[in-house]
Amino acid sequence: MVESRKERERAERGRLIVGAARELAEAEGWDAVTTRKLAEKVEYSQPVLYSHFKNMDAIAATVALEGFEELAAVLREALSGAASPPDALRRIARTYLGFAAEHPALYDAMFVRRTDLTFGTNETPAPLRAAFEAFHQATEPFAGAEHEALTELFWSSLHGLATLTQGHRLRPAYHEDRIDILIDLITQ
Amino acid sequence: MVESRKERERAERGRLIVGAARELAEAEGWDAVTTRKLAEKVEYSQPVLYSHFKNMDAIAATVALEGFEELAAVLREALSGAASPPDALRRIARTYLGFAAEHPALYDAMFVRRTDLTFGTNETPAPLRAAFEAFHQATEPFAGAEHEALTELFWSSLHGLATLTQGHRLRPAYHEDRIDILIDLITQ
DNA sequence: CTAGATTGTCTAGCGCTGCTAGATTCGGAC
DNA sequence: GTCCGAATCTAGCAGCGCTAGACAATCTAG
Repeated sequence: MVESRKERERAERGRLIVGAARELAEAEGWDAVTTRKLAEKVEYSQPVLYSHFKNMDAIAATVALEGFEELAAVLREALSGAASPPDALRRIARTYLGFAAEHPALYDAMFVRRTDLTFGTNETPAPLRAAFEAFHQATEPFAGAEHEALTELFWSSLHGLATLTQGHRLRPAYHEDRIDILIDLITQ
Repeated sequence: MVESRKERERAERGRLIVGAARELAEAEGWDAVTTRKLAEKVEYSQPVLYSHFKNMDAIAATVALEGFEELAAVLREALSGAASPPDALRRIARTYLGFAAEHPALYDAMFVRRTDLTFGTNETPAPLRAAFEAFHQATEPFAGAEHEALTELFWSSLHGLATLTQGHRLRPAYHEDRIDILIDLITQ
């Protein structure tokens, strides 16, 4: 079964490329992630990248997908340790903002850079739906008829906080207060 | 006074460049705004752009500044026509989201693209402070001690809604609901 | 063990980008 | 009309995403 060995090595190299892209993006931002640097980092020539991915955007999309999986995991964990519905909401908020702050480039790939990943439809990737599901679960005790809309609003608020914080457009001194107020508003 | 005429013509050409950049960005997105297309549009060679602006980012920053002025104006107008504090809040929200939806590229330059414009400090440009002041005023009746934090949270929420909507990451069907819930939460 | 086919990889290059040095043309002063 | 300085252009650099075609390594068949 020579084919399966080749297959494995090929898949391994694919992961190597995605890992290199993520590392480079996290270290120097997505602008610094070029096909030439990436090729050098994995010690192959540029065309090899295109035998694994359609183009540069597809590489970033794969990094994003990896991010969705990790986000879904930490959100699930945050939920599982919650003592009460308000605590769950607070944990989700802190975990989400923590994730965005710790992996700014990854967050960029997931939610800011233009991608062709679809949201809120049937074709939405499973990890992304799983992450949304955590939000959905956390808001449930505080939602009336408009549960879906509240979930999207909660997520949007956190996304706004995450991106504006990342762009140094909010005063760091009020960081905790902003979270507290958001939670208080939803939990009454 | 030949000099003053030259000065005027020069300033006029500067505005021409900024206008062309904005037009092109709004029509085809910022990726399509290149020095060559811009030069062709204003019927001068590329180096002329650099006698007006340090680089491409400076042009986008000037477009953004123009946007802040317009945003501040429409927000002030929204406030002036409000019948009650909750109505003021609702008008601000609708106006802000309307502005973002109508001028997506402009909004991008103002709040999404990396710029060296400073936020929330003394060096923050006046139009930007004016826009924030409208938010500040609208939230005032509903704020306790943490008025500043609530203002930033309200803005962040709208920013999150604006960007995620633009990226087709929220379900259009819930658009109105999301706004209603946000206003209800803040106004109790 | 060799010959031929297939697969994998690389070199080289296209058209684009932001930006700039140096040549050239233009406008006003004498 | 001549000169000079300022305004403007031509031409080019290095780097970008992406790809065609050359080449090398590997597997298969005899």
